[in-house]
Amino acid sequence: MDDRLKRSVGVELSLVTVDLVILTIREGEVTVLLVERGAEPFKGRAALPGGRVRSDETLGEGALRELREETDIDGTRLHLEQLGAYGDPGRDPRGRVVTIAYLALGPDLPVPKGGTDAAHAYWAPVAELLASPDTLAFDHARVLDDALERVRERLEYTTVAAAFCPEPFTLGDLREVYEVLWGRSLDASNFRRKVTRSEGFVVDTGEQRPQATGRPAVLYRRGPARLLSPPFLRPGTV
Amino acid sequence: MDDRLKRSVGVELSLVTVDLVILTIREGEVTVLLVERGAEPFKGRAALPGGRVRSDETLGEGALRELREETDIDGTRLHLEQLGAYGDPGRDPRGRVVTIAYLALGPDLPVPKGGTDAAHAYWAPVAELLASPDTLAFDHARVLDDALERVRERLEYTTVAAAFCPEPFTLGDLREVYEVLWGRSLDASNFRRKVTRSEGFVVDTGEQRPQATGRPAVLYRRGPARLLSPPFLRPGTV
DNA sequence: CGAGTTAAAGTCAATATGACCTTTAGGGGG
DNA sequence: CCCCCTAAAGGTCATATTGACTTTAACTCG
Repeated sequence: MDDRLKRSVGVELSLVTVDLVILTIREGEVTVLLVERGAEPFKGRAALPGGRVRSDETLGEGALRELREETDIDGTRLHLEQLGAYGDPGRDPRGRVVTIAYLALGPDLPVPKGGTDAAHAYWAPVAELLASPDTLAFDHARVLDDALERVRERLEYTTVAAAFCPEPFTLGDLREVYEVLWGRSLDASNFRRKVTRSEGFVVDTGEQRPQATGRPAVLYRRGPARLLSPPFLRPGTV
Repeated sequence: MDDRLKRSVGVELSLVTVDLVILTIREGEVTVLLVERGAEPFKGRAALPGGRVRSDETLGEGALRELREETDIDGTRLHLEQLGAYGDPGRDPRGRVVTIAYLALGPDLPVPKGGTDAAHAYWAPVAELLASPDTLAFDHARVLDDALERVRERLEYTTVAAAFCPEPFTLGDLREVYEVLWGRSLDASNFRRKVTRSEGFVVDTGEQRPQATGRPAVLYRRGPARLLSPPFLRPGTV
């Protein structure tokens, strides 16, 4: 840091971190990647992966670096967006720490392992975490809650649901993303109509995937469209 | 700041500020409240009002405090929401400074004046600022750009447009908010239908306001609804 | 082959939208 | 006082979208 900065502001400095809410869907549940904290405060507790931002990187770069270091995930293939800043005094017992939360969405990823920092990373179902918020360190339960609501909204207005599906995927796979995140079942026929008539949402590969039972499903890839217009509103919001 | 924090993190500390994008509509133009910077860096340049976050306040409280100190505006009656964090290295020549930008929306407010910090605050049309982005200090042109896009989107999905209108207001007043921010004219009749049939968007006061010319307009107040469902999509987005 | 299952496709009424037209209620000028 | 202008308010209609529902297709298993 520039010396002038330190002189000019005295003690009014803060620790700035990035935290990641990495969501995926596993076995019909929304799951988030957590790490077991190896240091105080909250040593041994579950927390969102994250860490200090370095002075020579952007916030987004810091998020990608922490993603790699703490979870051994290559974030370039994930959907990554800034969720917001959390800086309530008292959210960290060490003093003022402002964290910039990032939201990362991806298909069911290999559970990270190995001798790195990522050794203590694991997937946890969000439903249980939100039911007992004190499980998580800091204000991470609130961050997770905000992230979940953000994702649910994103499904309405964007095509980001496809980011949860390994390609190629069926429309049933895609529908499950909506159903799991919105917590309600959707009419398969209307869902199909909506998705296939939204230009650029999905692209037909021409291939099929045999199902365990029933008619084979056509396989799709993600299309170029990122916005969904008109949006696909959650039933019951009205 | 806690001594432990200072020891534990060494020099990896940042200055954290809040900046405010305060938007209103004046004479058919979107305008933003700017201040002339009184100190380096960018001394004398136009900038968004803002300043350091204190260690004993939340980010939102800091935003409200800066609003009061720098512009003498009582923010409790404004719509205030967090826009996002900006922390690119190099955005401040002093070193790493992370700013949390807040978006504030309100009716045409009295131009702040007097002997306070607010003496150098003034309204500026955003169109010109975005046309020559170097007018603004730091990365404030980008923040302003993001804020404007956020507002345009908010108009689609929320009832926040009413926050721009001093109460009571006419549907013509409200329509002007949309027209100015979206940069296009709307069909008055369809607009009326959409707003009046959206439950809780506006409430009829029973009063009327004579127009300069034409039939008097019914006066409304803001209703309790905050979300607009179904949304009011910008024409041409499709 | 027939039952069971899921994908895919079609039907239809209700709702929302965009474009456009008509009526209403004022003001100002002649 | 009457006519014209203006903007608000209200109505019409074709089209698009949605939700609920039915029908057909394609496969597996027994």
